[in-house]
Amino acid sequence: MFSKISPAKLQEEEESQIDINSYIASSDSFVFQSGAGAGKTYALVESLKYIVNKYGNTLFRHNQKIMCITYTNVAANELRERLGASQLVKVSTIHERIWDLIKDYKPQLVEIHKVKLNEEISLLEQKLNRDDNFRAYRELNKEKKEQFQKIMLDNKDNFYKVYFAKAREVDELFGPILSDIPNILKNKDKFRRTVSAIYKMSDYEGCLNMIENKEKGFHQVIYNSKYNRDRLQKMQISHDTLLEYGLTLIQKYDLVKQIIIDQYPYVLIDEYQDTSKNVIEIMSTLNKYASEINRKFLIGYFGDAVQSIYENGTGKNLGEIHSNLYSVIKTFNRRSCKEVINVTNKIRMDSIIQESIYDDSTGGSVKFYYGVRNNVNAFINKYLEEWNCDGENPLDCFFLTHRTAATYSGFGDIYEQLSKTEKYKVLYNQLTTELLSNDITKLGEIPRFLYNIIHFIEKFKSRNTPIIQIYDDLQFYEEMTFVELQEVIKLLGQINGTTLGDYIISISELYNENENIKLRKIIDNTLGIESITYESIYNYLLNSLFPDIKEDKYKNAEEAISNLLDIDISSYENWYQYIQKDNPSVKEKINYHTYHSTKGLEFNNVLIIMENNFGTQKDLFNFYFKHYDNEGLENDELIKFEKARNLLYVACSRAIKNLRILYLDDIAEIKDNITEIFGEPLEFSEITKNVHS
DNA sequence: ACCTTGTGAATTTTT
DNA sequence: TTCACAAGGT
Repeated sequence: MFSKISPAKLQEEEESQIDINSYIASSDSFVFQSGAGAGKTYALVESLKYIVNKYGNTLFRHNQKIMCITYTNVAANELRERLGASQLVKVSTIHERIWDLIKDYKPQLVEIHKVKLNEEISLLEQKLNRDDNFRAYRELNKEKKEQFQKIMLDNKDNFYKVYFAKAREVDELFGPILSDIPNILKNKDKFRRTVSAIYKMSDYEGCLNMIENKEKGFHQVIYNSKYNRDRLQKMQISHDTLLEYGLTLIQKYDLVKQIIIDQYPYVLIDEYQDTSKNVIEIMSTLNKYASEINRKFLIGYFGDAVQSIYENGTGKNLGEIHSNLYSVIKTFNRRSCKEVINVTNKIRMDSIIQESIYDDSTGGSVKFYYGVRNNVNAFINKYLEEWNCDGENPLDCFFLTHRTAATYSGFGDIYEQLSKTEKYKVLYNQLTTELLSNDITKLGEIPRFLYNIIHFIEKFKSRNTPIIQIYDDLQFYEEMTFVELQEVIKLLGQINGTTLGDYIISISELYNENENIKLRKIIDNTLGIESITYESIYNYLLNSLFPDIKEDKYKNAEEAISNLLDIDISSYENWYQYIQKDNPSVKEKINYHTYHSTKGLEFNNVLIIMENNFGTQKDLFNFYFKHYDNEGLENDELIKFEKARNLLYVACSRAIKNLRILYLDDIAEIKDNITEIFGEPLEFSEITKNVHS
């Protein structure tokens, strides 16, 4: 399999690159589209090399660069590695590049910021005048409104004190203060929203004043990539607003356009379907201006509209925003076997019909099963056995949500317990980022702490870890000689237990009952907290996960922490492996992913566990299968259809050889269309010998 | 009949 | 953060 390529096909493949090169040579902006596994990144790299080889000298003489934009930092690093060191090519994410291009236009950005502040203020005013939440406020006369505003601005501390409190407490605190305006307190939720809106308006107005008075810190706008939200009143903008300001600046000032065009005559954008529409708008504006002033300027988009799986992405709207692009389409597939390609072609159903570049591409298999949730484990086990999976030939299993992936990876209990803590109840969205991010620098405080402990245990418990690697790892914590190392390893070998709590007790005993200074330093550096006893760690967890806890809730909090500590250490190990799965040195026989997180990756053996519902979106895949042949969908229904299709396409096209799907819902209505795509669906049911299960 | 309150359950990813 | 729902109040 995958060994024979006919010269004719190779030549045809080369021709698509020749097409791209000719557009580059004539400075005609283009879009390169191809399905999954076609070698998009390869084409991007080849294009960059072509530009460097052909125009490198000229670019160098004029101090010009090639701009290359990727979707993520990970992709940027990967591309830099593939390209090798190059002075001419600037690879970065779009945010990094845009900020670099606009950050020096300080007064101009402040002007744009003022406009934004005023817009936001009038938006808030509009809401106060229309939205049902603000009716009680709206019905006050002007005098009462001002009185209310003044009272609330004077009582900011009090307001936030009862922000999450029950209705009765809010009444007790604000009832007497607001006795003149009793109606405003009737509905506490609406009261909260009203007051928040008033605070925000006053913050923005304050900011405008500070700018006007040229106060310190108010003469420039800052892009803060660490926050996901704007803090306009502090002159800080976040990701989306950065692109918005960038676009406005470029639209407004011809000089800015000209400087960018002169500095970067070539721009290549990877995964264009996921970048925001504002980015395409920026590029389109630059392109138009370049032709107006007769400058050579080229933009190359690389991507695939059907692989657009994020809502804010450009998706299939590229041509509407950036018109007159030349199009290059590549239909060869270098990844998957014929059986998989047949299926993914039927899912796409557009003009890109893929064909393997290999003459010997048969030998894989695709099957569609339906069954019930209780049989998911049996399904996974069946294929672990059937395909002889091990670390070298792993099984990769996809779930729609992190929560289910966590459950089947064997650490659902950690997810469950953490989601019940006060911290993650308030910041529900934060839990997946802080617990499950593949980028360990993004772990939250407590997940980071847990990670350190598990990382530490994993290193020294695993007898397979070569001593030299342990040595390297320990050097990271504390430098020592080989003799010292042996002593430390011997002591660390004493750590044991079945639950996390056991391990913490074991570690703290070792720490407190031992004179070995090196060992104590290693433990100190690992845990990074003041005092190392079971009680202090317990309190650390309690205070971090239940900040500002009230007395009546103390019992619940203590119980939650105890539950967390009582979880078996193997759960924590499973979690540790889950977030390390992209680390090539970690080889598991089975890996779990969400559909989304597999984008850009490929695996030999793929199992897709498919539920019909996805969050608030009910009836997602059933809807897709039901309307598979239907061309007449419009608006919301079309969006829903494409969402399901794109997700299914991305998931299925990851498979190199073997693909299995287990659909966990009724297929009666959709059987014919499933057969059309995947062949006859098979029922999966396990006959369990154990009567009790 | 309508409104208010409290509660529980749900969410992919990146900058 | 947003929805859905049940319980209780007006």
